[in-house]
Amino acid sequence: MPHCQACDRSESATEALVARGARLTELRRDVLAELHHAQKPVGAYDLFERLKSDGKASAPPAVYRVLDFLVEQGLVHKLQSLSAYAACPNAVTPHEAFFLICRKCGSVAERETSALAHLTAAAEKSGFAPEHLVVEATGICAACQGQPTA
Amino acid sequence: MPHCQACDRSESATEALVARGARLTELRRDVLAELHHAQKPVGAYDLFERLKSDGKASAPPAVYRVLDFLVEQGLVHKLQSLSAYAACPNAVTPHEAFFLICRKCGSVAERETSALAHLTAAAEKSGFAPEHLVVEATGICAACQGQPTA
DNA sequence: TATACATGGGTTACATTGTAACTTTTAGGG
DNA sequence: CCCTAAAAGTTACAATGTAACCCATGTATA
Repeated sequence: MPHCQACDRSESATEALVARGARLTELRRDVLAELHHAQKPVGAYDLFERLKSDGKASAPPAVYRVLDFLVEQGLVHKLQSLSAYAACPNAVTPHEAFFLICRKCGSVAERETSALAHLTAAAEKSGFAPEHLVVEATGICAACQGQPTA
Repeated sequence: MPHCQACDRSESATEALVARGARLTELRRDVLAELHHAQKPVGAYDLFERLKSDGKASAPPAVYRVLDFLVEQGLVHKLQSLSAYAACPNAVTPHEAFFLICRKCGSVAERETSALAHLTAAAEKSGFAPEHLVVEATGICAACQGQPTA
């Protein structure tokens, strides 16, 4: 049985979730697994179609509810620049991150950086109380640079 | 004649624009002025309705085209977290910024911070070539803190 | 002047993304 | 077993964004 990294990640994320006392339903597990296997951000409707063709989802609201839940739990991020959702590869707990979105291959990388703390600090210095950060860069990833237009 | 700051800002922004050789049309001027007067982010359709009721716009595509143009020119920012557009109060040239979005009063403040440069540097360190940054914080602004729920 | 061309806007029709509101199902706790 | 709360099903729709095509206007050029 060929060891699947995406499954592993999905599973360990769900374990962290139940350890926290949150409820893990079949649909939630399916959505998370689908996102982990995609390796890329997936739109809500795209996700919905994939699940539906496997008889796993009924209608958009169900998918959106699950996505909202998974985002709250920090297992999935919403990429505002793409209106799409991506599983966090190492999610254990909610966290902010810096996303690098390649407009050529569509891949997304997640970075931790002290700049996020600086942003929070800068906001607070003005008396603003930040609750959520959206930090995304669009550009060309290392692998796609120097590639033919392919 | 009561000096209007929004008009002033809108006008000086358009001056910078024509100085650069870009074409300033009536619709573009109207859209920009509307955004400056709003003082807050405005959704594309909201904007469209306002313009239409003044006989200044015909249909959504026209508004979106103008918004795209103004964003390219750096006179307007799109706030991804809100799907809305805001005039940059001091726009002369395209630039990135950090936006503080109050979820209570809907106001938006724009900050310059070295954290933006750090983000770019962090991206480049991984070999990623960033072309555009989206950096937004959602939370509660100074004025709204300690306010009754009003 | 006539003509070709480029840019911006008008118009129609539609695609995509997201939700409100209500009902039904499901899983646990008493 | 019954009650309850949370999740999912269901319908219908709202909000956001765009493709494609045509027309108007201004400008450069023969």
